[in-house]
Amino acid sequence: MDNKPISPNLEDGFPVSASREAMVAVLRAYGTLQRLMEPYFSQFDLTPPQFQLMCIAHRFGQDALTQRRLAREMYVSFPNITVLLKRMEKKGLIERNGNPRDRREKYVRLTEAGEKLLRRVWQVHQKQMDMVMEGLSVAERKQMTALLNKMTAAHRIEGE
Amino acid sequence: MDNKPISPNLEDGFPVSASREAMVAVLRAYGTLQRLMEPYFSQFDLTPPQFQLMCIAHRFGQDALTQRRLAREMYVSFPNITVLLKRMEKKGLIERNGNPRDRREKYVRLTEAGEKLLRRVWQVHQKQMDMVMEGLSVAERKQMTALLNKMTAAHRIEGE
DNA sequence: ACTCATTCGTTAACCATTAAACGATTTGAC
DNA sequence: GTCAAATCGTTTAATGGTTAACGAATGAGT
Repeated sequence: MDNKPISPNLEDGFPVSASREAMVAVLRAYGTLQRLMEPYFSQFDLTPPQFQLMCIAHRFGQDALTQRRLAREMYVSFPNITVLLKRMEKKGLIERNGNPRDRREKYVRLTEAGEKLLRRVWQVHQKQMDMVMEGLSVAERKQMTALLNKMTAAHRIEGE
Repeated sequence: MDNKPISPNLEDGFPVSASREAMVAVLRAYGTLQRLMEPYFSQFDLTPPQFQLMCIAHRFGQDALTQRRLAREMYVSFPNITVLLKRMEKKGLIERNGNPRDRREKYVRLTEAGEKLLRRVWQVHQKQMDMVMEGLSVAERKQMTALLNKMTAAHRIEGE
């Protein structure tokens, strides 16, 4: 990426509606987030999904966290988890222990190194997220959150 | 993806702020969009980026559209365009013609088949986008668009 | 005219993602 | 008890994305 982006142009002869503008806005916001977060995470030799995975593993702590469950928590397909974990295991951030009572399952846990790195990231993570959202007041952030979640909720699949 | 997602849990012991909730909301909204649009586009043997590329090529029409320019329009890296175009050329949707006055450049244009497919998609595309946004009223869609764009604008790079 | 920096497109290597097929294990119907 | 179905993790092939390095063509300074 070695050049400047250009504002998205909707004047292509196809109809412009509130739905279309909203959709384009979501896509652009996501792209902006990605562009801001990736260099930030790479400073810790992490990627956004790897960080997300570590947060979830941290939340489960010593509780049983199968790879299946992890995939559902991350809204991600099951095969994806395999390669993600493989890389993170190689880096020593997580460990997989087989469940002796059901030898199909493997439990995922943060290693001590993983916990340590996660704490280190969180020391500056709040500041980074505030920077990403700096264009909006706190009230506006909450308003945007509510609208996005309302949009998402309409397509929610049952089962929490 | 063969199981149900679970609502994202922010109770992981790390601070929850308006910024963090907003960021998670954007990520979830994007994921929802992806999940809704991919099967829709695959019905036309297209992917979201391929459709986006076709819309841009359509907008340029017979005007000069280099691969460089296309990458900037799509907010995407230059090498990415190469492989994207290669696949679409194989499908006969676009064509690349060398510029005889500057033999480094190649101009991208929709083929007749590409134009035809694009018109076919657009016949139902508006309805699809309205479905994605059905959880929000028109006023709410506009409000969300404005907030997202305000957030994005704070990180805008100069040069349009 | 020559050289050297710049620009354009490509290739290679990597990461993240998906669907589909597969092997191993557990479970349940009979 | 046995065998078929469901479940868990993995592998493979495809797509889309990145950065880094490269070759070819252009252009500008001297």
